[in-house]
Amino acid sequence: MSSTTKALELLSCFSEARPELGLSEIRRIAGRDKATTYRHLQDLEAVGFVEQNQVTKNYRLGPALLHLAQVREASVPRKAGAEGPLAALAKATGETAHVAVLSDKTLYPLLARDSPTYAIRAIIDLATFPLHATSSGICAVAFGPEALFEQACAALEKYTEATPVTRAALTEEVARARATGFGHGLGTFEADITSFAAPIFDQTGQFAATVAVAGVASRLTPHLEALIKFELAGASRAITRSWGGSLPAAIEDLWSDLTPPSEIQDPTS
Amino acid sequence: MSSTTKALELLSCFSEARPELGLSEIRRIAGRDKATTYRHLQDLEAVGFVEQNQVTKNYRLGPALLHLAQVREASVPRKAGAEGPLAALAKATGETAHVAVLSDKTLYPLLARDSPTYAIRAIIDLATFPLHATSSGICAVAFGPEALFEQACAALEKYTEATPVTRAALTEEVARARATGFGHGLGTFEADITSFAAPIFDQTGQFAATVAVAGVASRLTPHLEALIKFELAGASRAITRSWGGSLPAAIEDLWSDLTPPSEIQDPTS
DNA sequence: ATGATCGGTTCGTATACTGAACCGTCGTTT
DNA sequence: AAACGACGGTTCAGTATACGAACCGATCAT
Repeated sequence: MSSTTKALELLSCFSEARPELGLSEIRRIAGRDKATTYRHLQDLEAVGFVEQNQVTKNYRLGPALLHLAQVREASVPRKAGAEGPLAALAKATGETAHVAVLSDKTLYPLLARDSPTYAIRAIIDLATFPLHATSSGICAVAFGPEALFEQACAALEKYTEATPVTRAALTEEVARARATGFGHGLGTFEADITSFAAPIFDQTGQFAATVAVAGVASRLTPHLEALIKFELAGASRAITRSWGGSLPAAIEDLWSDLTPPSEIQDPTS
Repeated sequence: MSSTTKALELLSCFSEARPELGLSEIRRIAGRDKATTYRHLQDLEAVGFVEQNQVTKNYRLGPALLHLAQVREASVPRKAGAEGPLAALAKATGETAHVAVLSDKTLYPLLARDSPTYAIRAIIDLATFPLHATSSGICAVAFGPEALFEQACAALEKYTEATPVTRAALTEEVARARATGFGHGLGTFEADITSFAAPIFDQTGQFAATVAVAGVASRLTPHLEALIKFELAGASRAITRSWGGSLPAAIEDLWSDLTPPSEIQDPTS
């Protein structure tokens, strides 16, 4: 691993839950030498990727990121096109919805919309999505490039008792996703969280991203599952269209028998 | 210079005007060896800071930036607070308005709002602002930390005939800013572009950013200058308040005699 | 065919990165 | 108030790692 990637990995220590960190905290989280971590932070500060709180000496993400993100979004305007469908998805299902995009062999969060209904809800606060342990990851392995399967097998970290940690278990999850058109996870990344994910395709016809709904497992009823799948399919179609792509016929076939569940149970009630 | 900063500097090759670049173009812009540039780009791709167009093999900024920018904005919500006043500023003056934030010794663009009135207008498409050649830079040197003066003197690049390239010339510009409360540049960065900048202060009482208006020099009348200064002062007060800061009394004194110019000439007409 | 340019690769050299140990400061504890 | 531990930051010898000239195969215009 190059020193550059090591330095840049420090950035993923920061999250909305932990926006400011001291040198020692960062060193501890990253599991690296203090002097090295310090120099890396200096490098990152020199280019505006982190900045220091002058009072506490803590580090936080820097302003250069905002400009770069703006340039990225201006050249590949994905966030803007996903916002509407994602908000509709969160509203319709009552649970947290999010979109994750694939770049090379990694799944990055693009946008999240917290559950508008529940105080106890899934929160998406990750720098990258593990391929084997999240519904989005399974969905990416199932519908994305072949190489993702090996990539997923290379890091079968066990997050919970339900995490698939063998090739066989992962193969089974992927097969189920290909059979249903949805990635699914039940407590595979965090206990008590269940999620469903649908693939999104871009203008090149390639798999580009996933849209997913994550909720508290105890709230999941057959009715809600049907609702989520129906809404996910709609969100996937909308975002795919907005990004200039179209869904493969194979996917549309899998989803063709989805129907809006009857209103026997309103998730907002 | 560390290899990390060298790699990260490649990111500033990208702009809204040049969102996708080939390896050779990047190498040429950055003035570096091809093999080194290639490896740096590999490193950046590994962490999602750039990604490759699979068809053209060109590079563009990657999706990881979006997530990091979101975390940054969530922890230091500056963009959101500056948006309203900036839009109002652009509307009132008819020219392009922007905000640049200081981190350490560098001025980074935060937000820009193109002229809503003119087809021929200033476009802010920079990765960082030169301290000596822009109104925002002069403003930062005048009202920011002492060290910025030396920082500015260390890179007196000559962009146009009007760029101040000596300590004496820079000192004079800074003195003028301190006397008026505004940084000013007339063709110092780009010929035919004139701009005014006002300082913004954050909750710690420190200079934090500048808000500026940039327009085509030939349109600048005494009336428009008075209008810009009046509106800039208002925008600076609004953003400073939104960031939890307050303007030093010395600045308010300098600005106390600004009055809204009479409507003898509507810039939108 | 030829040559120019592209993205990407190789390999020996030497530069710049590493991490154990150290420093001064600050806030607690005793 | 002395001792302590944790903090951010610094030093330096040793070596891991980054560098760039030269090279490769593909593509395209001449």
